[in-house]
Amino acid sequence: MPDLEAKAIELKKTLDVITSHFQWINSASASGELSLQELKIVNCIGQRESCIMREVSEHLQVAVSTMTGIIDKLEDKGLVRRERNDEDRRIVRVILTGKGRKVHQSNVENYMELSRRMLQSLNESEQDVYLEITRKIARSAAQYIESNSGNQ
Amino acid sequence: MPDLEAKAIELKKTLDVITSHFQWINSASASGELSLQELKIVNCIGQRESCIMREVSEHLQVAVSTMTGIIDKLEDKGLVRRERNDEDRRIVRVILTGKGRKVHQSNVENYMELSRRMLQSLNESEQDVYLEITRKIARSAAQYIESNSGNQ
DNA sequence: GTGAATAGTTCGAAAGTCGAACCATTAGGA
DNA sequence: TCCTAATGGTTCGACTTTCGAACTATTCAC
Repeated sequence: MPDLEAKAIELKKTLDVITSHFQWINSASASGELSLQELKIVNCIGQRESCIMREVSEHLQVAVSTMTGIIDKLEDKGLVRRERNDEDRRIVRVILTGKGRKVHQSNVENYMELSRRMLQSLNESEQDVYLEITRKIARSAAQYIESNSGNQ
Repeated sequence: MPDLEAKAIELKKTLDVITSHFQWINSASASGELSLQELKIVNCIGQRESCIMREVSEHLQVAVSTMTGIIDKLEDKGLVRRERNDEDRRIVRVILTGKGRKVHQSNVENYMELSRRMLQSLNESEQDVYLEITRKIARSAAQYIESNSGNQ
């Protein structure tokens, strides 16, 4: 398989193009009252209904102490609220407020529009094949990272 | 096409997984003497052999005045050097040094390893189909962003 | 119970970012 | 040919973001 190398290069490049478009969506959604980082946090929480601080900080690859400050600000802006867990009173759950959900939803809608456009450039069977293969690829990427994240 | 919506959701999610792995590669490569931003700059220059300041700043979506500082630091670390253009003496080209090229190469190699792994989870015809479709999708995403970037 | 581990917060220092003012150079007319 | 406008970078000061270390509160484990 001599051209695996060439394919790998192209794959990386093309995925770069796609993700840069998703990033563009993010910066467009964030423009105005939210910073990009704040938007990412709203998304992270929105995807999971609620999050504990450590989860958000891991997802964003940021120190927990940094999170405290950002969540403070998001609380001031009325997008999230903190809630102490009653079972384990060390834990703080961060939850989107109505306003926060609205911001998240509108960002998701922007994403969705892009995703739809991308899929619409394919016929139905191509869509299915593409999703199936993408799933496979994501799995094998996860395995690779998993097996390497020990000796970072 | 009632389930285009469901497919779009899955597509977005799966692409997220993949890109988060690529991001992980970046932070792993940067760990130590380089910040993530600095690594991105090295990559940006490495991809093009050389860059003028404005190009890098546009690519990283950062003010040119910010670039000056980062490039200063990269110069101190011996990864890049500045070179005035003789034709147009306003222009500064930023070029990777040998050390800078090494850093870039090692990062590229990390990317490639992940790309290869992902492709290896597919048989040869799947690889070709996947690349073909990904290309299509990237094109249509570019069109969509293009047509929307005016009224941001 | 006591000591270790875990979840968050606070605090000060360091790094990163921006816009405005600036210098140097080039381009484009009267 | 000047004179002005535009372009490419840098410098500077203010502001924001980020981090790690020290700390509090709570839970776990023996």
